[in-house]
Amino acid sequence: MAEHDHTVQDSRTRLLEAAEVLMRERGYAAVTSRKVAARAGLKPQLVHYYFRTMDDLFVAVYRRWASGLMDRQAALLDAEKPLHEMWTLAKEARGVLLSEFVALANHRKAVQQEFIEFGDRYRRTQVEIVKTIFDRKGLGGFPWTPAFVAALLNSMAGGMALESGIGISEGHADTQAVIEQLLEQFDA
Amino acid sequence: MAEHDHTVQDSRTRLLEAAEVLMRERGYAAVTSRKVAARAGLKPQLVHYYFRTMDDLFVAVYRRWASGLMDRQAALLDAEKPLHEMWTLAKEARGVLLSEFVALANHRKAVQQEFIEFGDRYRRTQVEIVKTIFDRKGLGGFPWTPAFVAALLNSMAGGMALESGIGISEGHADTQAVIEQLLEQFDA
DNA sequence: GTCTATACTTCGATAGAC
DNA sequence: GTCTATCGAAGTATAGAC
Repeated sequence: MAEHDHTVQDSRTRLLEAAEVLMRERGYAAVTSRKVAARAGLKPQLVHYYFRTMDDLFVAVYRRWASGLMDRQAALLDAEKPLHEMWTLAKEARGVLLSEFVALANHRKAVQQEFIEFGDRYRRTQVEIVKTIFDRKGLGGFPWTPAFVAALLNSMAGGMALESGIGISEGHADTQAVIEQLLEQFDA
Repeated sequence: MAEHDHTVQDSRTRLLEAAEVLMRERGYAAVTSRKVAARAGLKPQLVHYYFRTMDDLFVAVYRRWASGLMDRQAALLDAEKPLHEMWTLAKEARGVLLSEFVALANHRKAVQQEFIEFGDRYRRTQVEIVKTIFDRKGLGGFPWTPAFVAALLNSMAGGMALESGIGISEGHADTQAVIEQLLEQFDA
């Protein structure tokens, strides 16, 4: 049993999770100190106690999410089919939450800074992973560069996820097939 | 000279433009009746007079933007290099404003409905255009389908535009080169 | 760390005169 | 079509007791 109640998590974590859920379900504009606290079963003032401003809260939510993504990416090289996993991860990463962070980053300096920093680091790591696969499989003579392959996977996954989310599916089956075929060359 | 002052545009148009500018510069959360009116040099009540709710305003702004996009796409077939133009258009379409509409569409039913309807129509038209190019150039034996080519152009343009906006450029030069090479086969 | 209380701002939307 | 006036709700953030 925990000390006071709250069973498993401390208040800070509860607030972070509540904020993320709200962002996903109702958009960043719905992330207010009152709503976050209500969803966490706490008082609104605690939001300011733990994060001071709402910007600080957004940054904390973003870091938490980005950190999980980075961990999953780091585990890619140990998978049986690393690039297939990378493709899957890219599709999963591009959900509603990322859309919200993109919009947020467009207008909030603090979020934008985190966003740029992480995005850059993430992409570099990703290219390194593709390079490693290239070397492993001896694909030095492959016409496409690792940087392009990484960009291709991310962009196509992003495009498909975006469109799927709003109900467009034209060309997706074709895309999935072409990508699969490409990935086979690496992961076979 | 116009009737009262307002020189060129009527109030409705002024409000629409003000809302779009605000959305681009400060995000959809900054689009309030008061701020929109202030930027348009009008009273906040006029926003409700012309659009009743803020949702109606968002839908109107979206329609206006989408309509312009559709017009540009329709003119593509008459261009000297249609697919190059399609690539350029796709990149331009993916700016801050679209990010905001995506986020909005995730959580506002009225916007979502417009978004889906237009997106689907836009994509269908686009695929038709690519098909027409295929036929013109006699590329019936080309390994990729028109649907995939359309999805590829949109996704890659979207990915690059998104990343450029936040300062990531790794792999972009490669991507641009590969796409150019592909487009040459159609537009040559 | 959590509470009560509160100051101050801004929001969407409407009623009714002109 | 535009104005004045206004309601009630919701927002961020802080001060100070416990």
